[in-house]
Amino acid sequence: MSTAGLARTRVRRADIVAAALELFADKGYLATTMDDIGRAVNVRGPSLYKHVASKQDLLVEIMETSIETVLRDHRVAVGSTDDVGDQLRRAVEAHVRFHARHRLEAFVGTRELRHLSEGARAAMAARRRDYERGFRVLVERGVAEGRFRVGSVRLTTYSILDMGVGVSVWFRDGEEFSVDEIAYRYGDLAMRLVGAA
Amino acid sequence: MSTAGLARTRVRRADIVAAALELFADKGYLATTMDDIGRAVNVRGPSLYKHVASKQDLLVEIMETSIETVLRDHRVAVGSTDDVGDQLRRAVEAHVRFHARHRLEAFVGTRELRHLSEGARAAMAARRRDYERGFRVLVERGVAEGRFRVGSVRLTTYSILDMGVGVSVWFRDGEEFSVDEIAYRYGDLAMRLVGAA
DNA sequence: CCTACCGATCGGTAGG
DNA sequence: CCTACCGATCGGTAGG
Repeated sequence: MSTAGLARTRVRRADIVAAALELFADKGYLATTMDDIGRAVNVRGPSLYKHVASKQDLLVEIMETSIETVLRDHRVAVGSTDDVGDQLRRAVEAHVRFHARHRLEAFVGTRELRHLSEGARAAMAARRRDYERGFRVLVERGVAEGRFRVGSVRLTTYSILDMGVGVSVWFRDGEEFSVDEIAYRYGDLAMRLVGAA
Repeated sequence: MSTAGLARTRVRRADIVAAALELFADKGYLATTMDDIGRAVNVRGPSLYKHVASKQDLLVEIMETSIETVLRDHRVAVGSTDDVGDQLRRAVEAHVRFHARHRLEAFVGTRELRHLSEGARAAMAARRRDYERGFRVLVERGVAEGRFRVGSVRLTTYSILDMGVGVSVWFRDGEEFSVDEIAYRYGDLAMRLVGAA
C-alpha cells in the first residue's frame, strides 16, 4: 500500500475549494457530490471533512471570497481619480476584468445564491446591493455634474452592470480579445450608455 | 371522502407546467420534487405521471416553448421594416419585452440548461445561437450601411443581448416602469451602443 | 388519482 | 485518510 507511486501532494484546503468551484460551476451545487470533489483532489468524499465542515461551507467560502474581491477592486478603481467619467470607466474595467478572470466565481455567485443558508444568503445579497449602489452613485454624480446624460439612472446602471456580468458567460481565454481589450472596450460602451462618449 | 369540499378543477397539463416553472425558477430544477409540483396543483406526486412522462419532460417543455416564443417575436420585429436602425430597435424591444414578461422562463432557460438531457441541451444551445446570430447580423448590416459605428460587432451584440437578459433578474411588475417603458428605454440604450443615438 | 414501495443516491458520522 | 454505514430523500412504478 505504501508503495503506490501516484504523485500526491498533501491535500490543502485551497485545492478543495478550487475543485469545488469548478464542479459547482460545471454541474451545479446540488448535482456535485462530496465524492466528486474528493475525486478531484485524490481522496474519498468523507476525507474532506478533515478540512471542511460541510459542502455548504465550500459554497459560502467561494461566494464570500469573490464578492470581497470585486468590492475591493471597485474601491481601488473609484479611489484612483476624482473625475467621475474616469471613475466610471475604471469601475467598469474592474467589473469586466473580474467577470472575465473569475468566470466560474461569477457563475456560481449568481446561480447558486439560492442554495446558501438563509443567513449567508441575506449577507451576500446585502453585499451585492452595496456593489450595485457603487455604480448607481457614480452615474448619479455624473448626471449631477452635467457630464452624463441618461434617460434613467437606474436602467442605465443595470445595463452597465448586466453587460459586464455577461462577459463571464461567453469569455474564453485565448480567443479574439484579451481580458484587457475587453475591459477597455466595455469601458467605451459604458461611456456611450451614459452619453459621454 | 367524496364529501371533501375543496374547490378542485380537473388538473390540466398546462397547470402542471406552470407550477413546475414557478418551482424550477424559485428552488431550482434539482431541488424541486415531483411532490412539490403535485402539491401546487393539489395532487400527489405520482399522480402527475398520468399527465407527464417525467420531470425532465417538464423542463424540456418549458425551455422549448420559451425559445420558440422569443424567436417568433424576433422574426416579427425584424420583418416589420427594412430600416436596419428600426429593425434593431424593435428587436431589442421584443427581447426586453420577453425578458420582462417571461422572467421565470428566462431564468430557467439559462440556469437549468445543464440539467437538460444531452440531446435536448444541444438542440436548445443551437436555437439560442440562432437567436444571437439574428442580432449580430443586424449590427453587422447597420455597420455596413454606415448607420452604426461600433468598436466590435461581437462585443456590441453581446452587450445588447446581455443587458436585455438582465431585465429578467430585476424586473418586478407594478414598480417604477412598465414593460413597455423599459422596452423603449432599452431600445434607446441599444441605439447608443451602436453609435446611432 | 392514491398508497405502498423499489432502487438509487447522498451528506455526514463512527471508528479506526 | 479510509471503509462501513446511517438516515433521509426522491424519481418513478405497481396495482389498484
